Formats: sequence, structure tokens, C-alpha cells
Amino acid sequence: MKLSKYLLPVLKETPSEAEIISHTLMLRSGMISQSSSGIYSWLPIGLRVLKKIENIVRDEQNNAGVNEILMPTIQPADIWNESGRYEDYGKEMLRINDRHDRQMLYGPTNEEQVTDIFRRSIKSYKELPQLLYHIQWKFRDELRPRFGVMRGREFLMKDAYSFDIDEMKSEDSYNRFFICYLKTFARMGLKAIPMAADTGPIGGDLSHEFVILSKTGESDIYFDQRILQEDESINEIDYEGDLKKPVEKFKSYYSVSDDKYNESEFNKNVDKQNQMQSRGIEVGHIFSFGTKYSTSMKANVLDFDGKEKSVYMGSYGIGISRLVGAIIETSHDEKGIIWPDVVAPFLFGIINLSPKDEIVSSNAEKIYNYISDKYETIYDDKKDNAGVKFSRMDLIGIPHQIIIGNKSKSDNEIEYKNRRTGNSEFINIDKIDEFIKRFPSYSAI
RNA sequence: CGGGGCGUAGCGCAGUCUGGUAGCGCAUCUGGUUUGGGACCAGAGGGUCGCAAGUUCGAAUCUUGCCGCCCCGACCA
Repeated sequence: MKLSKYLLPVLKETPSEAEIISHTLMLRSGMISQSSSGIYSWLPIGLRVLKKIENIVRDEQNNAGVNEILMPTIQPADIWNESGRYEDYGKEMLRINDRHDRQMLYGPTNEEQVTDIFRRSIKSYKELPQLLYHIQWKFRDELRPRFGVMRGREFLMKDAYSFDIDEMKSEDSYNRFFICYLKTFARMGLKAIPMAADTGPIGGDLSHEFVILSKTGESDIYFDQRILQEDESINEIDYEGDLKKPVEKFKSYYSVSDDKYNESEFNKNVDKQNQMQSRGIEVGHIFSFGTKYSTSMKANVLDFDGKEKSVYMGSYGIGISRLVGAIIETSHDEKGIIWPDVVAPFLFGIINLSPKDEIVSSNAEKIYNYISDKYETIYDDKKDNAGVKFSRMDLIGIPHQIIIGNKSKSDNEIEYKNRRTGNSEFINIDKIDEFIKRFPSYSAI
């Protein structure tokens, strides 16, 4: 992609409304544009990151054997009346009347909708379990939206739902998602810690939040640091194998957020040298809520004995748009964002320092064509000053940068700069083929 | 929802107290000089001062109402 043909409205100054670093950087790097409080447009570079994250989440759901569906954003009030939540949900739910004055709502979540789908189509225990997910925009009319996309009113979520014949089978599904979540966050380069959580207004008793460690997170968390080492072996866990054992292993470590924290319990459960305190951002939540919705909404199947039974359900969310902000919170410096390779809007950025020099430009163009053939690449062909180009490329966080200028012409070399380390090295133009082989291709996603 | 703050050019702000018809920096456009870390010179364009009503000869400025946005708290992916 040539920058001269791309919408990238970077800001030099910090917009006055931004409070935390990820919000500031998303606005400054031209990723998002605020539409109204807690509601944002995603501009080209921001959308690319959002899609990267979405696709990793999707891929990991698919790997775990979950089937993708897509439910609507607008739902009828009827099914919410069935579950009783139309009254319970309160002002966070955006209520709408259609032209026939029928009560509708913009979905804050989808338990009712998915339960309705399930009960229309599944009638026998033989068809269980059913594992379904969708990735959709939701709306919760928060009292106070803040922190940009970290706590917007409109947000993109992956929601999954499980349907099982009994509590034991339901726990198998729960464990499947538990592992799936650890794999998903690890793949994005995040340290995610599962924490026992309250089930909240939705009810139930089996619930974990997944929190990523970040100095600027919203809540204080206390945990056994050995859980971090456990995280490193997560890729080896096979869904076909026993999932209960690794999940129990994770659950055995102490990890709680400040509202559940108790000092004496912490001391009792964790040796002093393993005690850790950090700030964290909640990016995922899984919980099992039994027959809460299946009973009220009559989502029944026939069991092997011919009797009708309410199915056991669970629900599993990942805040995809929130993850964009969360990753920035964990990965930035004073110059701007530092994207992990797997979610970067472009893996490579090429800076042409002398766009008016024909020889330099034709070299840069060749290198751009060569690299962009294999990797997503943004090519800064604009006629700005060198400093502007360097700082812009750093601000938007492109992990691998190629710098081409007059020096390249005289020395037949290009400079490669790593955004994260800041280290540079010079590569002979004739050996670019060898250089490029160092980088794995992420085009598979 | 309780408390606080802000709304003036695309962005960041001054001017409001003490009323006299709007300014600075950055950005943008033109010409020129620059070109390895947010350049320089010269010129130009861009604002019914959030909206409405009121007071006044005259309102960005005073009064009232409304709208929007932000921050702290309670709540949440």
C-alpha cells in the first residue's frame, strides 16, 4: 500500500479527550475517529488491526471445534421477555420501536437469541454438544463510556455458547473454551491470566475472567507467578486429549482481582517469592450458567430415556475491539505503538527518504514490489521531511522498517530497523532475498 | 445517576472576569530553498465563537434554557 493513496490522518498533538495511552495513540495514529461518546469509526489502519485480532480469535474458535454463526444486532423484545431480562436489564439496553411500534432492542448480548436458534433446531441429546460462536457488534448504553475502545458503548465481541445434556458434559465444554482462550491470547503475544470471577447478574457458579497484565490496567490483580510458566506450554494441549487436567492445574493457582483479594488467603496459598501483584485488563470472560435460559425459554431435548431435559448452557466472550486498546497498553513506548507482528496493520514499512530522486525512488519502488509480494507492506512515498516520516512510522507502530535514501544509492544498501528494539542494520540490496527469508509469513490467517 | 470541567478554524489553545464585531501555534494551499529524526522564507485560504431566546446602540464576552464532550465516583467485555 502506498501511503500517498491511503487515509492515515495522524495527529501531532494529543487530542484533549483522550486520557489513557491507548486511546491517545489510537487517535494520534489515525486508527479511529470518534463519532459520539463511546462510539467510533474505524479508519483503514485501525480496521486492519481489528480484523487481525478478529481473525486470530476466529481461527482459534474453529480450531476448538466451535461453529461460526452470525446473529443480528437488532433483536425482538419478545425473547427477552421470555427470559425475564427485558425488565431486568435496565437502561444499559438500547430500546427501539420499529414502524409497527413493535418493541425491539440493540443487542447487549445474545443468550436469548442463540437459545431461540437452538430450540428451533435441536431436539435430541444425540445432537449434543452444540458449540456456537459469533463475532458481532454490540451496544451497551454505559453510564460513562471512557478509555476509547476499551470501554465504548458500541463494541465488537466474540460470543460463544455451549449446549450440553448435563452439568458434567457442560464442564467439558467449559474446559474446552478455557484452553481455547489461553491459546488465543498467547498467540497475540499476551500474558493472560485466568481468574475466578463473580458470575454477575447473569447467574451461575462456574466462571473465569481472563486478564492480561498491563501496567496501565483498570484493576489490581494478585496471583501466583507460577501460573505464567504454565502459560508457556499451552500450545501443546490437544483438544482431543484430556482437558480437565490442564484446566485444573491452572485453577489450582491463586489469582484474584482486588475486589476478591484477601491478604491472609494470599499468604496462605502462595509462597512469598511467588506472590505477584500487577494491574490487569479483562479481555475475556467464560461462564457456565446451567439451565437458566433453557428452562425459561423451553430449550429442551429428549434424553436417552425419552424424557425432556433442559440443556446446560455456558457463554464465552472475548472483547475484540477492547483487545486493540489492551494490546497497545501492553506494547508502546514514548514514540508510539509497537505492534506485535501478528496483529500489526502492516508487517513492513518502507520509507523513501528521497522521493524526488529518481534513482532512489525506482530502487524503493522495486523493493516495495518485492516485499509487498510476500508481506503486508506500507510504503511511505510521500514528499515529507525525513523526520516526519520516521516519527510517523514509529507512531503507527510498524514492526519492521526499511529505510531507503541517498546513502542506499551510494552504498547499494538499505537500512533495516526493528521498531521494538530500535536496532538497525544495513543490508546489501543484492542480498535482500536472503534477508526477507528471516520473516515468517502471516498470510495464512 | 451524584460531583466537577469544557465547547472559539482540521488539531491544540488564548481572548470571556472588565461588552465595541476574533487571535496564536500546528496543519492546509501557492512559490522558492531544504531533505537520515516532527525544516526555513514569502504569500494565501479557512470561524453565523455548540444551539436558542433574552438584556443592550452593540454579545465569543452578561442572563436563562437546551445540546454535546471530557474527568472523578458507583457499574461493566
